[in-house]
Amino acid sequence: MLQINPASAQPIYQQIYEQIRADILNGSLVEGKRITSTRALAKELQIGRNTVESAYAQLVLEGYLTNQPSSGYVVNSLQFNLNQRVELPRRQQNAVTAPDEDKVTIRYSFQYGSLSANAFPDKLWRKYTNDLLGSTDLQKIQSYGDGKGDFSLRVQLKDYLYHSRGVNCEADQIILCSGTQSALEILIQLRPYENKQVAMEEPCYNGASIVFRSNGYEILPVPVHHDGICLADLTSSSARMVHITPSHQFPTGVVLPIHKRIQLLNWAKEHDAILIEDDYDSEFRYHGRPIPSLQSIDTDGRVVYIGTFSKSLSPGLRMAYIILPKWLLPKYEERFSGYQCTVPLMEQIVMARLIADGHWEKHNRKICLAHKKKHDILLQALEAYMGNRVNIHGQQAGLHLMLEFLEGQQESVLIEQALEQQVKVCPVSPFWLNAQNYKKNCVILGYGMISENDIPNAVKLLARAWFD
Amino acid sequence: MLQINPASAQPIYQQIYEQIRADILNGSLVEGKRITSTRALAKELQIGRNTVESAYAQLVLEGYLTNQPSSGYVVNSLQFNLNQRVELPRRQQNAVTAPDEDKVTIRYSFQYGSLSANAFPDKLWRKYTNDLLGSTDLQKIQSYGDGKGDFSLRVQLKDYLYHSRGVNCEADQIILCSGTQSALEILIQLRPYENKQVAMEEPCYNGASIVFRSNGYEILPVPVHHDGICLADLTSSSARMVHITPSHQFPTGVVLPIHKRIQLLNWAKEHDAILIEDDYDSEFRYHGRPIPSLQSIDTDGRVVYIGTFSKSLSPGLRMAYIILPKWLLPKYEERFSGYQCTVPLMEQIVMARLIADGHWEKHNRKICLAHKKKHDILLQALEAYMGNRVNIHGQQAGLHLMLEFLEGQQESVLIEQALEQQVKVCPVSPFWLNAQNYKKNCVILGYGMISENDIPNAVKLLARAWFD
DNA sequence: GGGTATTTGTCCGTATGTATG
DNA sequence: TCATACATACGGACAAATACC
Repeated sequence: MLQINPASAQPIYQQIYEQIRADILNGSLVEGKRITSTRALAKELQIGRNTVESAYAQLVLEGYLTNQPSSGYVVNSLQFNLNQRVELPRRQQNAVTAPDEDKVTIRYSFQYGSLSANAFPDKLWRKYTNDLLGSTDLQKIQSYGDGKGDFSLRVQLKDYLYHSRGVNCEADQIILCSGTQSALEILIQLRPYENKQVAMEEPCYNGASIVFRSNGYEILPVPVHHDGICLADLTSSSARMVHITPSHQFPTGVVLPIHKRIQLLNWAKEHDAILIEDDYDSEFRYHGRPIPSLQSIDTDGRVVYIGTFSKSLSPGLRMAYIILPKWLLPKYEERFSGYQCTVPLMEQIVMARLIADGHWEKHNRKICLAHKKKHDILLQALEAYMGNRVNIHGQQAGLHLMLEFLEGQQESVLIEQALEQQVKVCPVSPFWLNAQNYKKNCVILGYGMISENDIPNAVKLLARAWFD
Repeated sequence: MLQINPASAQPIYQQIYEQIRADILNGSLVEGKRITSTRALAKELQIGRNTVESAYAQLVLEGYLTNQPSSGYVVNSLQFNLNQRVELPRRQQNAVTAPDEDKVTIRYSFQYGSLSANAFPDKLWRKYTNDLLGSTDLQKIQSYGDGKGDFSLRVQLKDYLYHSRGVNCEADQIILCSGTQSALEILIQLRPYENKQVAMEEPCYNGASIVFRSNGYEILPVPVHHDGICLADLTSSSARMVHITPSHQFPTGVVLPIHKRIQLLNWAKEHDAILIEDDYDSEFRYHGRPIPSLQSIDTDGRVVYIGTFSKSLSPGLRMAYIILPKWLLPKYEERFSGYQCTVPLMEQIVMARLIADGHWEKHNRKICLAHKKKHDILLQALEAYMGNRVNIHGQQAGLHLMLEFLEGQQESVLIEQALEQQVKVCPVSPFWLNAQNYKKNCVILGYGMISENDIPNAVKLLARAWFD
């Protein structure tokens, strides 16, 4: 930041000269960067334009700057070459690159959580954004909105969730937030119970467990069996809060059967407990009708429902929601009244209109179909190339499969071997709360990012990597 | 008796699924009962066996049936008679309307915090959004990015803040977040000190005080004099954390002079205290030279700097940043590693490019000029119509003025009288930590939303409302 | 794509204070 | 004391490049 002192004995233009020169020498002003125009700087510093000009002139004279009439002063290369014609870049090309990551080249990526670019409805999003920006509704985004999120979006969500997931709630109970982690943060901040304990599935999504752990919670791992979370272990624990993924357990893919859901709700009712239902990938079911959510069969307000737009739109969107039972609303008001919603209003309104116009459901169907195709192809390829060497978990839903290696191969080795064939697969270790519970003989194949056509080749490479 | 309709739009297996499910739920099929075999039912209904099988599979998946190879499907125990309907009802058409607000019609609004629609660079934003959505960079937003925010944006911000506010930091110290409230939440979560006390200016921005109060902090009010926060009162308090708005105190508009800044930093150094510098409207200065930020003259890492894009872009954008001193970074990692950034990646990238191409500074200059015009007109009108009846505070910067009524008129009456003339002005009461410190003889006129041309008429109406 | 408004460096003249002779 | 030269600072007019519509 340039600072001048008009009272100083040193002339103003020299003060400017020295500061800019120093910034160039220490690298704050990099080569090619356009510096503030004489007029703008003069106004900012409340001095005459020519004062700035003489400072700049001196810098040009000494080779620190290059001047181009009507288009500004630009920082020169320091090891300047006199006979080289100084071409001006139309726009300053700032080298904006992330810190070096010694990346291995990857041909096929089974990264979980990422999506392929064509999964995003870019045309639609563009259209709706453009419409909003061009219309008089632009005014809507120019003020602070409702703390829980745009009302129209919450109404749309309520309707959508009611008929797609059976979720029963008022718009009032829905709070928009920037991702499922934020959703959990909100819930934790409400401090529903004195004791800081939470039961979680073992294994479970680490993005969720991190939030509880970072908030000083003791996490009680409850094993996941072939039919979901072990109720006996759960009920014998002292937890009064459980985080579960009933529709499609992460990462095993198990679906919680209806009788266990009911038992779970009964237990919650008797113990005044809270069931946190994380319905993170409810949009993706490839067989049969969706199973009604826990929330939809809860009659006692024991369920906190969490959903997200990340999985079928974009992980970068940062839009999710939490639905609180009514008895928690006063606690919410107490803790968060006066807080502004963290989701950009523009995106909320765009989203509300997409849903209202039916595009959301249409998009979901389309994207679900596309992923089902990938799912089927992947499954077929896996069966063909490694059918008798692995168990495949988590079929019929979601965006990933989990492979269990019958011969006990170790995860770290498997990942390494895959990388040697330039294929990325994901470890399961991060999802285990207690490392000892895991035999380390599984990997995850996320198929959100990879293209349909690449799958057979990728699986072939994997088979070569692991079984040759 | 099962009945199917092959002509129906609904798949046959779903029809079967639903009827059996309904029979189980309403008790027609009791626990333990063996149901018709797939072969038998297929023959009965004149359909393929696989169709029946997929219906049964779905029922097994959801726990209604148990399948035992070579011995048939058996109805499961539900432990519970669901006499409630679990059926998913059809979508209901909800009218999308906000909850009733008995709104008075308003002709001119001096609402603080809102902006007029033309303050938003819609064309530019649209162009950059479209470019991003159309390009191959779309892939970038399809995965979870850096937890602190997009790296390129943080680099751009670092450079911008260095030369516009003198802020000295690495990109590493910058964390993007969804507004200044989120910024404070992050800081609070780091628990820099054991004692939960914070000193705040009296009066101060309530959006900030709410966050501290909601987190159980004791707030120590420190009076604001004509030259800013009272240092004697501050240093005699037990606080080790202070929230301040040095550039343009909210809401009084006082600028903290340089010697007090240095004293403040010295005090912080001696007491290991943290100064939270909220530079919320640094872009708006209409007179005089910009004063360097506290952060820029801090040599001991005592300053936490908070900035936002809300004031000169859009309040609905939800983009702000907090700059932590280096010694707090380990605490940040400890608390937030594994957390995802809450700001949508798309907007982060758009913003980064806007800054890189110089549009951000240009926009700021333009918007600053536009607001200066409004500021001057408003000031002139106020002088003309009520010059001798009010003191005008907070000139020369920001997006609002504060009027102090010399004859002691009461805020609530003033607001009411203004509303009768269909003009909205804002109270100052919410910004006082302790109501007794406030004589209730002030109102705030925010001029972010009102148009230049409307100002004289609006002021005329106000004069009529208050002094006729 | 072509016309218009804005931004920008450039050049000009001027004012003021100070040192020189 | 006066005239001159010089350094410094300021603002208006102009043309070209750029942005905007």
